[in-house]
Amino acid sequence: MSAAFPAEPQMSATAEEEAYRHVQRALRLGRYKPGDRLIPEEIAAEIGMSRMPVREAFRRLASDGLVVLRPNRGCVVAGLTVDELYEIFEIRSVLEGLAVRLAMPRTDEEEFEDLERLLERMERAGQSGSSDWVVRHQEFHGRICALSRRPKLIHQISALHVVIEPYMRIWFDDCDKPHSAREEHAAVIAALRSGDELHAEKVMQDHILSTAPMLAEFVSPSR
Amino acid sequence: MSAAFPAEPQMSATAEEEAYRHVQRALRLGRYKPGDRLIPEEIAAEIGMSRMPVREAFRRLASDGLVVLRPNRGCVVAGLTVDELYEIFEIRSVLEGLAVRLAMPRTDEEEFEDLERLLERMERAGQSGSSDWVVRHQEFHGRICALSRRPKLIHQISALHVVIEPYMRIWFDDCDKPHSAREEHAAVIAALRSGDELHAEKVMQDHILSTAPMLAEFVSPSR
DNA sequence: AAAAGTATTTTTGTATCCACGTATTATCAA
DNA sequence: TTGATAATACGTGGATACAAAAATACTTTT
Repeated sequence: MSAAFPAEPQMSATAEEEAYRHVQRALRLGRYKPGDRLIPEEIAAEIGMSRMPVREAFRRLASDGLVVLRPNRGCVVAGLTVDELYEIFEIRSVLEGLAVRLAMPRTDEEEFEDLERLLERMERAGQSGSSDWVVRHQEFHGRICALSRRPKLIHQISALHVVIEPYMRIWFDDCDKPHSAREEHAAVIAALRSGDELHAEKVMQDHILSTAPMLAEFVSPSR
Repeated sequence: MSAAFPAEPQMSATAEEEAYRHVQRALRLGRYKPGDRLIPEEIAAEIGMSRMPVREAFRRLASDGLVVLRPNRGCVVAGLTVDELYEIFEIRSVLEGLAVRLAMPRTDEEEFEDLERLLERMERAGQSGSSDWVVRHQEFHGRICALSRRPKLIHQISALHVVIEPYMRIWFDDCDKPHSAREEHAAVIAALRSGDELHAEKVMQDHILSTAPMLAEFVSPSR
């Protein structure tokens, strides 16, 4: 459904799980802005539960880097500085580089065509101006990661995508460069097709690092 | 003090923080074995607090991959399969590879000597049979990571070291190969000295990947 | 002995209460 | 008017008691 990365099995809803998903979704969609305070009672009331599971969810969200939890000062939405954004893209580059490298032996012609279909859907979403583009884009990267068959790797990359999703959304809204993106992603598929693992790794790394500066333009250098 | 990685500022002790550190430390030292159940009330009694902060700490520990939290079935200590161990070393290899690459421009002769002193202390600890060796080893890797000046990268690598620490300990206890390790780490310093970023990255990757199979021998193929 | 139903224990979540730290506002002096 | 200080309101962190749901253990019956 909403998750581009199929990392979490997402069955059986404990209250804490529900709170975690609820707030994470709101954060991904940019409903809360960096610096906003999250009051446990308010959120608990929104979903109809008590404060405790919400506070437990806060711990996980803090662990994910989505919020900051300061003693006696509550829970505030985390914002990324330009430096932090670059850092995340550096980490993504090596992690997703590893993912393609590991994905290659497991990838056949059928998969290539699947990826190309995903790319088309991504471009269509981009042309229609739908912010679905961000979800499709995540789906593309998520698909390749999934091919690596490395659960922990997939999980880590997924977590990073969640953190940058709000910034991807404002980036997409303010500027539409979906077709330059299209070329880059097509290059990734081509590299995968080439059968050269190290080359594919390099292409993925370059692709990810090249998008960082564009995204950084839309993040204010303050805070 | 105990943390080889200087990631967490570790001031101001909220109850949850205390519980988190307490259990994490116990897990790192291998006081609990994989599969052991952690009962919130027992741990709460140990440190003299109520169950609530302990449960919150569990969420973070689960997020770190140290415990598994299954709905209605409580908290059990996570164990690593051989596959998972290999996966963590794959991730470490690219992450710490990135770290050395980024560390290089910031590293001067003084640092090289610091690292060599660390290496000596590591070897001395290894020869005396002290399991301090594991801590020193973490310190060595942690120092290089710190030189990268990337907080999130340092944090992620640190988290992985915490997960594998219990296995490093049993590995060290059962077999003493501290001097083959010495050579490898000296090679890392030499690569750093060379000034060739990509070469240093590769050396670090190879070093980490080479230790995985040795460690894996000491992990029983069952969970 | 196997199956079904019952009881007990454990986990999970709720509700309520209090102490303490933080932030805001109000008051007062320069 | 401005700046410093005191009073106050608020939210967080934590404790405790309680209720409900699920899992496990234990009967009892056939």
